[in-house]
Amino acid sequence: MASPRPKRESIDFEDPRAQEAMGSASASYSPPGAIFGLSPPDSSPRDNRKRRKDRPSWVKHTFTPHFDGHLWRKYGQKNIKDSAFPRLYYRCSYREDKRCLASKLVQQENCDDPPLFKVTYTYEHSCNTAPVPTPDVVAQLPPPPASGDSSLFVRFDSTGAAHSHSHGDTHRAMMMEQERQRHYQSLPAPAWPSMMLSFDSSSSPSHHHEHHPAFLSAELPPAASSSTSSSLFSTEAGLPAPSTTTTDGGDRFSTWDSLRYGLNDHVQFGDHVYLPDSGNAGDDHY
DNA sequence: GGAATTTGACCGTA
DNA sequence: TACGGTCAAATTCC
Repeated sequence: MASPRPKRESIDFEDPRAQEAMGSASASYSPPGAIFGLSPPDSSPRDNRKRRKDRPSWVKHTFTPHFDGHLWRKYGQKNIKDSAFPRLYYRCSYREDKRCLASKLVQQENCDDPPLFKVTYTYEHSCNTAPVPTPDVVAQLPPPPASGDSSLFVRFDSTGAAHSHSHGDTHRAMMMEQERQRHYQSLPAPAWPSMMLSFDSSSSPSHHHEHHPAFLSAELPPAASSSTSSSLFSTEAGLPAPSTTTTDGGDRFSTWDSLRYGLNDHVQFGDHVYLPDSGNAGDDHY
């Protein structure tokens, strides 16, 4: 059993589509000196891995790290030095199907109830499978802002119940998550005042705003700032691009959870820290 | 049986 | 050289 592993199959990370997907967005918020240009295909899979420093990433804090509207597959878990909690590694389920480079690291940060998680996203989704809401959530992005107005439109169904048609453990995890969230709902909203992102009533037709604390994960990847990227990446705030389709009918787990409970005290793109209520999300600050 | 997760090893980065 | 990210075989789940 101690025989050395065979050399791994090479995964073509240098697919032009992936490069295109990264394209302007990654460059727009790259740290100084970073180059996101993809290197030529390499002989070793590991060589294909971009230097960690150079990889586009952004951070968010949330209580529901598993529900951001995308389908993730866990590929690793690691205990981190000086951390009481293991770090979980996920990548997009469409990684191989659509050469999607998106991945995320989830790390619990405390033992609070609910516990807070730090989620580090790396690369945008190039799979073109934007977060797909269930019929319970209807969300849409307005047309690309012509005058800098980047208001979002989110409408909740009257029930707010999460649609459960996902498969496997995702479904189970979702049910558990819902269980937890029922608990959260009983908590007073001001429990995390600095983490609340309220919809502006003028920009949201949601009459449920007053019934459900308008917790919104402002998980906006840098590309969301691009007016041309709506079809590529609608927004990880759980807002799907209207025209985006999924390979299996889009019956993913509901983004409702992350919309409602994906609390976010800030979103950090590299050195840039975004405050959800500052109204700058979606602007071209990168 | 297929898909997802777990887990230990490998290896790049700092 | 320690740490952290990823791989992939083994295991588990459905």
